Amino acid sequence: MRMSNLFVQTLREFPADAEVMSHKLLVRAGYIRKLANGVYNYLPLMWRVLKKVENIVREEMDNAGAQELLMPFVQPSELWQESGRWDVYGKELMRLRDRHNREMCLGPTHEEVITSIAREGIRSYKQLPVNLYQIQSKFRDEIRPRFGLLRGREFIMKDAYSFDVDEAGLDKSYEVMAQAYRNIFERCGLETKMVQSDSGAIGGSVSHEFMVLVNEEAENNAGENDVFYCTKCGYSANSNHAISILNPVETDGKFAKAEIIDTPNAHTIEGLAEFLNVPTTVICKSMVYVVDGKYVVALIRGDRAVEETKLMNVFVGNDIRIARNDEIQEIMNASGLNAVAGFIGPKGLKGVEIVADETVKDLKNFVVGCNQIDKHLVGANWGVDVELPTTIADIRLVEENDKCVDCGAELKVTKGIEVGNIFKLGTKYSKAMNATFTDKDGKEKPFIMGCYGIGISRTAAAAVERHHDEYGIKWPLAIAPYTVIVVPVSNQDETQMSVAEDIYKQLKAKNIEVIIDDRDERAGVKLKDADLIGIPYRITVGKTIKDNLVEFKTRATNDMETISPEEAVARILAL
RNA sequence: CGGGAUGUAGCGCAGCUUGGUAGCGCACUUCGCUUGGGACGAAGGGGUCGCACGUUCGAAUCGUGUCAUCCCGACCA
Repeated sequence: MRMSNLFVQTLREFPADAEVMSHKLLVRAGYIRKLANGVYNYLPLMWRVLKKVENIVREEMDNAGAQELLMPFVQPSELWQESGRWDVYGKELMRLRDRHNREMCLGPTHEEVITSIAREGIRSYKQLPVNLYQIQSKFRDEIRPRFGLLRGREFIMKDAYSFDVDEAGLDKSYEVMAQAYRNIFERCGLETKMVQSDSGAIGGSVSHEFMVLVNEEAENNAGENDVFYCTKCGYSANSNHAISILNPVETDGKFAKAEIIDTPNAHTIEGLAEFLNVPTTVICKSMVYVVDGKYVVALIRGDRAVEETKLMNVFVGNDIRIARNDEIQEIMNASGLNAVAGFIGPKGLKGVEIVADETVKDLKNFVVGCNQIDKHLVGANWGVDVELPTTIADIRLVEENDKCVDCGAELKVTKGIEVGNIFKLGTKYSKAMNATFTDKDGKEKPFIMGCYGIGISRTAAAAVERHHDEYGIKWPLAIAPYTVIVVPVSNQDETQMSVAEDIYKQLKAKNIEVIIDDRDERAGVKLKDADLIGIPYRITVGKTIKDNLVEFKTRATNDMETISPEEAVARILAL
C-alpha cells in the first residue's frame, strides 16, 4: 500500500471527547471515527486489525472443532417471548417494529436464535456434540457507552454455542473453549487471566471471564472490572463473584446491656463508630435495596460493603439498586415506623425481605439501627433483642488482604478489561424453548448448552491499552494492520526513493503487508505518523544510503539499528 | 434515570461577563522555498455559532425550552 493512497487522516491533537488511551489513539491515528454515541466507523486501518483478530479467532475456533455460521442481526420478538427474556432483558435490548407492526429487536446476543436452529436441526444424540459460532456486529443500547471501542453500543463479537447430551459433555466442551481462548489471546499478543465470574441468576452454573489486566499503568482507567487474585495459588475471580476468608476482628461490642441510646446525626457507620467509640466491626449495617421492584434489606458488618450482584442472586433477580429515600419512607409508613437511611434496622420492618450476610451472625452486644431517627440499639444480641434473619448468605464484597479460600494466602485486586467469557448455560434455553433431542435410551432430553463470547473490537482496543507509548500505538505483530512501513526521508533524493521503492517491491512480492510512505512530506511528519499508527517495523531510507545503510526500527521496543537494505528485507522475511 | 460539564469550520480552541461586519492554530487548495522527528513565506476556500421560540432596531453573546456529546454511579463482550 502506498501511503499517498491509504485512506487515513491522522490528527495533530487528541480528540477532546476521548478519555482512555485506546480511544484517543485510535481516533487520532485515523483508525476509527464516531458516527453516533457508542457507534463507530471502522476505517480501513481498523478494519484490517479487526479482520486479523477475527481470523485468529476463526482459526482457533475451527481447530477446536467449532463451525462458523451467520445468524440474522434482526430477530423476531417471538423467540424472546419463548425464552422469557423479552420482558426481562430491559432497555439494553434495542426494540423496533416493522411495517406490519411486528416487534423485532437488534441482536444483543443469539441464544434464542441458535436454540431455534438446534431445535430444528438436531434430532438425535448421534448429532452431538456440536459447537456453532458466528462473528457479527451486536447491538446493546448500553446505559452509558464510553471509552470508544471498549464499550460501544454496536460492537463486533464472536459468539459460540455448544450443545451436548449431558453435563460431562458440557464440561468437555467448556474446557476445549477455555483452551481455545487462551490460544486466541496469546496469539493476539494479550496476556489474560481467566477468572471466575458471576453467572447471573442461573443456579449452579459456572462461568469464567478472560481479563486483560491493566492496573500496572497508573494513568489507565480503562479496566472496568475489579479482579481479585491470590498471591500464592491460582485463584482469581471477578469482584462480583469473589469469595474470601476474613481476617479476625473484634466482633463483641462489650455493651453491658441492650438499650436504645441517642446517636444524633450518626447516619454513617464511621460517624456512629466515632460517636460510640467502638470499632466499625461491632456494628450491624442495614442497607435497603430494590431487587426487581421488591424491597430488600441487607445486613452486613459495619466495616464491609455489600456486593450487589451477590445480593441480587439470592433472589434470582435481574435488577438491583439502592432504594431511594422516598422508597425507604414507604417502607417506614407500611411498618408504622419512622426512620431515614442511617438509622434503619431489621426489627419491625414489614413488607421487606431481610438478608443477613455471614459477617453479622457472630456479632455480640452489637450496635444496630432501631428505626428511630437519631437513635441506635446497642448491646444487641441475636435471638434476644433482634431476630436473626432466616436468610443468611454471602453478600459481601471481597477486599484486598482478605484471605484466599483455597490456600489462605492474601488476595490482591487489580483492574481488568473483560475481553471474553465462557459460560455453562445448562438447559436454561433448551428447556424454555423446548429444544430437545432423542437420547440413546429413546427419551427426549433438552440440550445441555454452553455459550462463549469474545469481544473482537474490544480485544483490539484492549491491545492498544496494553501496547502504546507517548508517541502512539505499538501493535502486536499478529494483529497489526501492516507489518512494516518503508520511509524514504526525502522524496527529492532519487537514491533514497529508488532504494525505498526497491525494498517495498521486494517485500510486496513476498506477500508481506507493507506500506511505503511516498508522500511528499517532510521527514518529521512521516516518522511521527509511522509511530502514531504503530506499524511494528519501520525501515527508514535516509542519507546513510550512500553507505548502503538504512535504519531498522522495532516499534515494540523503539530499538533502532543501522543495517543494510538487504538485511532489513531479510529480517522482515524471517518474521 | 440521578449528579456534573460542554456544544462556534474536518480537529483543537478563543470570542459570550458589558448584544453591533465570526476569529485563532492545525488540516485543506495554489505558488515559492524546504526535506532525519509534526518547517517557513505569500495568496486562498470552508462556519444556518447544536436546534426552536422569545427579548431587542440588532443575538454566537441575554431568557426559556429542546436535542446532542463528555465525565461520575446502576449494564456487559
